Amino acid sequence: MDHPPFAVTVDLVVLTLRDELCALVVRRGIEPYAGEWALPGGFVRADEDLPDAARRELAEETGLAPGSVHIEQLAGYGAPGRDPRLRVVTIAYLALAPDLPVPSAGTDAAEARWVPVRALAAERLAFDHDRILADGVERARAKLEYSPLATAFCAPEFTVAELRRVYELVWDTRLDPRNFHRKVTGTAGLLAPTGRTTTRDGGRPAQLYRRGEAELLYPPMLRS
Amino acid sequence: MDHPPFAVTVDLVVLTLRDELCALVVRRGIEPYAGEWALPGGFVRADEDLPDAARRELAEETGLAPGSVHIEQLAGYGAPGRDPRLRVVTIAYLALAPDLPVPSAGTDAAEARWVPVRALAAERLAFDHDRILADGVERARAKLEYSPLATAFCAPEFTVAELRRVYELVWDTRLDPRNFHRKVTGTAGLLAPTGRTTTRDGGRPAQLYRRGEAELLYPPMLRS
DNA sequence: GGAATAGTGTCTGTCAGACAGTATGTT
DNA sequence: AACATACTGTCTGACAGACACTATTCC
Repeated sequence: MDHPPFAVTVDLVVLTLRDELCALVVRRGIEPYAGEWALPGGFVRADEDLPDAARRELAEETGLAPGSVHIEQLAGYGAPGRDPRLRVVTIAYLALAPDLPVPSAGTDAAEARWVPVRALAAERLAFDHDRILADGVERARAKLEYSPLATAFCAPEFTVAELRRVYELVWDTRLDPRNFHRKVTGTAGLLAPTGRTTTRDGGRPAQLYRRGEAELLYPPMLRS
Repeated sequence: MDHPPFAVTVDLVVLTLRDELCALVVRRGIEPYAGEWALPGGFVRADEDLPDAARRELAEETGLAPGSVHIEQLAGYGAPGRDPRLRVVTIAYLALAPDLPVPSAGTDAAEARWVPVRALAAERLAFDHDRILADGVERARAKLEYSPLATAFCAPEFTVAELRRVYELVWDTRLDPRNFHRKVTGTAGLLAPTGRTTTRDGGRPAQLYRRGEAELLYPPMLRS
């Protein structure tokens, strides 16, 4: 049996926190689906590994330095007919970033904007990107529970309140500030104290932390 | 920019419990890596969706009816040079099955065997299949905590002790039978009683259960 | 009866949820 | 001073880990 030819792309679910959880979408400049909204992404080059392609596309579409952004593979999608031109398999990546500037349009994207994921059901994206976006949001929500992923939405140095705001916005819930404080400061390896404080949230100065070395949260955060 | 041609394969991490946690490997019958051990898998056909290709390959390599096997996507792998012939992206799938008969060799596999994952470090698999296998085992171990995945290793009807044995073998740990019993019977939606009993494990007859409708375990099982 | 496994009850320590109270900034 | 936010302490209920005890089968 021979092997049919495929094209391979990477697509990006880029999430950030503005006043709520938002995802980056771009208006397509070329066919197919020209003029419609889609996830950023593009073809993998002949000599390029998949994570490299994802980071390259991210840089092209957002102008973001790769170092400051958490990026991880989400899943592969390859239904026949998902691209009308030819057989395309896409590897979707999930990227999480602190509040970003208004996105700059990339080369093959005429326009870009942040769409609140709350309005996700009302969005119609090109290809099967609705599904990919939904999978990415669900992944992010789930991983907040058992990993330090929430710190990826924060600046390098952050307060406990800022971290709590991440959980509240991503989960669309309210958490008790005092119990949250006790929990995260008591979880070994989650937070690394800097010794500095800030009053940028108002009120009494808060400790500034960096993310610790823990990769897994035991016990996990509870969505309540 | 144009899109370079790729081949797309699916590869399978098939896990089962024999006396310990085992993975299916096949001896390759064709180049490259002819004669070496690899994960079962093959090219995705021109008109085939990825999950269909995975189920087809699983049936071809194990002769298993697709209904009785849990299968889920693991990840995509596409480093340049991972196949010396041409640029290949593979979508790996994780399949979990109850104790299977000795595998029957498929069409393009000269031989097949179960390898205990405990001996994983000593195994040299073709391509990047060591890495894929390790990722699959880690996924299975992690998902036992917060999903009813352990039931996928059991026959359709099983006892609490059989379910406990799954956890003990996959996690390579010992669990207290009494606390385990209290925990799983108290988790809503995990077990559906059949009303029947069995003495196949010896001793007092045990209730037989089917898996319940729960997709997520709250609270999760703890690896202790 | 003895051995083996199934299942229940009880105690104890830990931790999450609730919330009172104190500390330290800004205005 | 009033206010806002940071942080600590305390109570309570739920649950995990430990393990004694009872139940029901096979030999």
